[in-house]
Amino acid sequence: MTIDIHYKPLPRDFYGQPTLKLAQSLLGALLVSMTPDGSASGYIVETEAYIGPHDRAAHSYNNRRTKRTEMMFHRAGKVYTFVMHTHCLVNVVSGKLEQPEAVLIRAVEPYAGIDLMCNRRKMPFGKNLTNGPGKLTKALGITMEQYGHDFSHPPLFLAEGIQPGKIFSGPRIGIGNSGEAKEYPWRYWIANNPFVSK
DNA sequence: GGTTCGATCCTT
DNA sequence: AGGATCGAACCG
Repeated sequence: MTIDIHYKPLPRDFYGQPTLKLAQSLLGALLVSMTPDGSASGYIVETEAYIGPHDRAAHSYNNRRTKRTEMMFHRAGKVYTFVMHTHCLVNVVSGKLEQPEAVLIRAVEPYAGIDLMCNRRKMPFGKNLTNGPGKLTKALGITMEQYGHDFSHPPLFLAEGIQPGKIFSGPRIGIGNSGEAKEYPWRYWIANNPFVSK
């Protein structure tokens, strides 16, 4: 498996940023997925930070360490995938070792391999192709097989992308029963980008 | 081994 | 606004 010449994988120390900063730095980065069916990629346009153990909305709240959350305790840059309502969602592990933090990738803007993405999603090109965390994983062919992989190299990696322009932030989505954490403005998105989920 | 519940998506 | 749908977590 080789890396296309124009992809510049992000350096390892990129992932060492504090989680809230990483969630913003990820905006504009290129998420690249290579599978036997082909390669596809998209610019990240929306993220959410989860900072266990004090974040009630995080799977790792109260240092909950299970088969599912185990990867959140590993080193920054690892792939944390989990299944939600039949959809696979993908996170970038962040924070220091043994500190269970991660950034959820909520939406991307398709860049390459668009035909492949349309085939996987069984729909024509449009914002609905990748404007949600479960949609983009299906479009890019990301599954639980990537759990524990490292974003620094193929077949699933992050590469230098575009400058995001203006960044907005606000409360996270779909975390109703998490008390005060519900209002933390830990969701970030590129202003006016049509592929943002809401 | 049964029960509960989503970091969602899609269609009214 | 509501149903689909299924694995993980939790409780026993």
